[in-house]
Amino acid sequence: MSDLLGRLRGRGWRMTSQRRVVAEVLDGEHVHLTADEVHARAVRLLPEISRATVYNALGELVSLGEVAEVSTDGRAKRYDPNARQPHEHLVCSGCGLIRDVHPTGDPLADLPQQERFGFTVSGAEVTYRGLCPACA
Amino acid sequence: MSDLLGRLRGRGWRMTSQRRVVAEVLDGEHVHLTADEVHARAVRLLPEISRATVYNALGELVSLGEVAEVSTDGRAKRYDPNARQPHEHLVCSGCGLIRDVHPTGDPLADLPQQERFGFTVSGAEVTYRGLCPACA
DNA sequence: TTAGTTGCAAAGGCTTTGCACGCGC
DNA sequence: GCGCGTGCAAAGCCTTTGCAACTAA
Repeated sequence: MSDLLGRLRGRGWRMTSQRRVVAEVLDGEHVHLTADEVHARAVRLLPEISRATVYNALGELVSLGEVAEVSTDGRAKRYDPNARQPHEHLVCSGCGLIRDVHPTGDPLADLPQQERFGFTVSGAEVTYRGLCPACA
Repeated sequence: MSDLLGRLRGRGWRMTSQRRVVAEVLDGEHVHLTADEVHARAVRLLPEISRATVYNALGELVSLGEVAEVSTDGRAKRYDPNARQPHEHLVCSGCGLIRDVHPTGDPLADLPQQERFGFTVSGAEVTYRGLCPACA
């Protein structure tokens, strides 16, 4: 719980029952859900909500910087409600599960044991994002 | 050029004209092609090659560890023929272009000017990969 | 009021699959 | 010759889009 709704209202985000439900589903989640999982949970709170609306709302939360999109090699995108504080990801190559980790020190050094959550870590990768000269 | 074909033959990979052409397209490429781009270039060398076969070959090269799959947030996957030597990626948020970079020092510190290739870098992310307890 | 949001269903991009034919070893 | 690889077309998954009806401010 981090008062995502409060921040959204404060920023003048037009509030509808659908958007509120999507925000409620994300806020307080510790795992990283796919759009379809967000929809499934939203349906429990608001049975009529459509998938398209969930995609719309997620896209906007990402634009607003409140939620981060995490790509996981071919699988469906996952949404990280913890976009405001820096952290890294531990991704399961088997099922796509993602956990947040907060290593200190060199990110490419071995992940500390207590940060592995039982994972067998096979590697780390760093990606820099930005705009290339043609797109800037 | 790094004699990808030689390594593949050495590892007993069953060689067909289609597989040879896919390997030839990747070997010597400095950019990171999508499956469709690989197919387009392969067609120039072997007009009858099908998309499915290109996908098959790419999947195997990835399993063999000779090529790395690079995910780029929603877009088509790209294939990195430079899987054998460690390096990081600089991804354009606009067009998906990927460049290899070889920063020294802390990966999360700013990327050195001479490693930016004109990109406007907006951030860096680290992902650890492995198997979760349930999948191990 | 009125611009922005929703739901539906259809279309779209990328990738995988099923199956008969063909080819490397 | 055997078994794996290939091509085709169809299906699949995830996501976006077009448009009429609706609703927050």
